[in-house]
Amino acid sequence: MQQTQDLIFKALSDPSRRAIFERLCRDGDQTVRVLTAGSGISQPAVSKHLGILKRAGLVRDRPEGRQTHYSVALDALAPLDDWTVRMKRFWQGRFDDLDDLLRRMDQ
Amino acid sequence: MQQTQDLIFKALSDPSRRAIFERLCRDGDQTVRVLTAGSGISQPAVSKHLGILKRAGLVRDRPEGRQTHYSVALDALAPLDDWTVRMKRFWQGRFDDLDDLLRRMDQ
DNA sequence: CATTTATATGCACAGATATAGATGTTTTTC
DNA sequence: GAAAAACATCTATATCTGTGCATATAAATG
Repeated sequence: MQQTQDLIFKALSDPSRRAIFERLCRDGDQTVRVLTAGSGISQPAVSKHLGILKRAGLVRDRPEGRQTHYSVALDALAPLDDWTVRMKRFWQGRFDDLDDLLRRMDQ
Repeated sequence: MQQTQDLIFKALSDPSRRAIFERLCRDGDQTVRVLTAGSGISQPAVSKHLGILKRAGLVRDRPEGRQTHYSVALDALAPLDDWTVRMKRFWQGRFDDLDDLLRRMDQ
């Protein structure tokens, strides 16, 4: 489980990969060739980034003849949401501790 | 702005840093010495990780005499939430496009 | 069947980075 | 004021990683 989060955070920590992911979110299903076009990096680099995004469960590939289509996986960001929700729950739980609250006030 | 997101994703892409951040969420305000204790890594490493978390706006430091207290910054994860919300908005927007929906159905 | 096209993989290399160890700085303590 | 404690910074190193280039694979095209 935290293995998954590690893969997701690592995958999204690279600007090129976030750009690819954002583009797939905006424009939907795209081939590697099209993704390579406006990326400014080489096709092999794009393929490798897509492989990392896929291993993190963020995108899906759909081979179709000699070209491969990629798209955002269903509930791709669910583990990310789970993590942030858990952190915020921890954080809010701290407010039960008055000392900690007061400690935060005078920052 | 995407500079901020880059710093946040990079900061959280390291397991040691996520562990430190999670611990600050759970246990609240902590000194470097205490954070070093159960971390399994050296004190300089912890300080450096804290510096990276701080530069990403995720934690705050509060010097107090010869020791420094660290705590989770207010709205630390807000930029992360903003990003995921934006992505999901893009993604959901795709459902207006019937072709894309059908394309997703037969995965 | 040879050629072109689309994608993935192997190799090499430069740059980033996580860590340990040593050292510096500031503050407390004796 | 000397010693100890807490933390940050510097240096060195080993590892990871993003990229380009070359190449392999697989499919469409002629």
